[in-house]
Amino acid sequence: MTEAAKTPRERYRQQVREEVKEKAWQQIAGSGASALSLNAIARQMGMSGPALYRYFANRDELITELVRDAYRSLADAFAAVRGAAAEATEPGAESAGPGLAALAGALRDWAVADPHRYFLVYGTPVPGYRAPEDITAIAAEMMSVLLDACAAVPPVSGGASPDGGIDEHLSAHRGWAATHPDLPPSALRLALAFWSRLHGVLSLELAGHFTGMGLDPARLFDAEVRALTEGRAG
Amino acid sequence: MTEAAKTPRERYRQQVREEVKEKAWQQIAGSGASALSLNAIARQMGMSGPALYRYFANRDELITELVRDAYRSLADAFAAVRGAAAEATEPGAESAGPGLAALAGALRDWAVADPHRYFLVYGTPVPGYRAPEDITAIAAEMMSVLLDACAAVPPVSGGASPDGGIDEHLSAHRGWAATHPDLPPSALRLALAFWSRLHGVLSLELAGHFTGMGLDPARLFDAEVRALTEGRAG
DNA sequence: TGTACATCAGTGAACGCGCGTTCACTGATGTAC
DNA sequence: TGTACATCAGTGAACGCGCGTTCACTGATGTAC
Repeated sequence: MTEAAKTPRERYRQQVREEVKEKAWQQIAGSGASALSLNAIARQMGMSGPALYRYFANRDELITELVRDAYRSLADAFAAVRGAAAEATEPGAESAGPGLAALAGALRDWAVADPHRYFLVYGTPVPGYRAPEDITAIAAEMMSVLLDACAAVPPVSGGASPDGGIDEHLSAHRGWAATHPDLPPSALRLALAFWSRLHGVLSLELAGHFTGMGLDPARLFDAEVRALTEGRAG
Repeated sequence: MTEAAKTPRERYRQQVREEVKEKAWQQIAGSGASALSLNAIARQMGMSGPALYRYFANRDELITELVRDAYRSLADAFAAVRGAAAEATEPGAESAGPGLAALAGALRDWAVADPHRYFLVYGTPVPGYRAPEDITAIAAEMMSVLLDACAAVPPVSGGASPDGGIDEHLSAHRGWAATHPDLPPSALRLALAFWSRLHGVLSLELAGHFTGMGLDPARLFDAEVRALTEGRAG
């Protein structure tokens, strides 16, 4: 990517690192992140355990890498939605920007494609684990795409600010939306509702709390998306 | 509870079981449920590891018991809200029933009081773990209290059914609300929105996804509660 | 083009650890007559 | 009230396991002259 030419050794190193991560994901998909074992991965690759230490300093570094990749894949999905929206816009016309519904669809597709990846990022936090800075930067990148979409949504007609002082609170604490300094509190509200409501449905679905109720999680998700884009975020 | 007289031995057994669970919760609070170790608990109690097998068949049984207690404590909190509402009602008048806001407060208090307990129930599912039937019964008990509250909320004025066929879907799959066969789909929608939206805010908060954003999770939670009870569930 | 050297991937043995669980046993507590 | 027996809590040793990680080493691959 950043370097044009790579030595064969560098290429090989990267290739093996990728294969390690691939096996790690398979293991996580099977038994969750807490069961991730370097020795088991090595075994699966036909190598001895210590060999992996040529590629990762230790288990924690591998997990951090997996978390980074998980964030990256979601951010890429968001970026793809933005790209597709830009392409669909007539040249010369002002950009329509990505729609909230399209972003919601990308989020759900990403989550459902690999539930354990979802939980690695949005599930029970690993005790004592603190995400490195570049990962929070990826999260900020996603938020920026979301804020773009929220900015494009026209204010709801006759929409008064809700009670409880939430708009004042958001106006006073908008550092997380620093990429969009001109957005009104209602748009910030919309972005937060997008995150929290959709994660609400997804986490209950993927944790299996809807199974046995006979409900179709996709429809519940869809209903929340509609509520966001039509009724607005309350 | 169910039996009037207990032999001293039975009393003692129960006492030790309680102490084991207490230490287990402490351990979970510190390092999460995956790090729960029978030997460590025994050590903490000044006993040898095998002694615990007098009280729990194995590690899984202990975890199941903890999950059950966690559900139980939340269900009790809900029941307490219902009880308080009944007491506040003038005798002779029809019961006002518990308010959604009061139930929401109970849910949040319960979750914030012990985040790891919250995640044991609503977080990343343990691979291969299937909750025994009596636990799903407790969940149904909570749902029943919630449905009571939803039944008491007057329909929103001019509230048409949302698009997307969600009301039809809920009408066709209402087995989970079998305790309330007369509720309209709008009330079922409200109950589901209560669960999914509040869990959305809570899980993001407790997993630390709002830290660093400078936002006050309690206010976000409060805003969602208001949106539920005022604007209605979309 | 060939040789001398440096780099680096991977191995096998080993360390120390803690885990869940089984087993045969000791000693205290309760029960029956 | 006392004795004989059954029940049960708890112990210590042991088994087998897999883990993360370190270390000294071998052999292959790349680099410099």
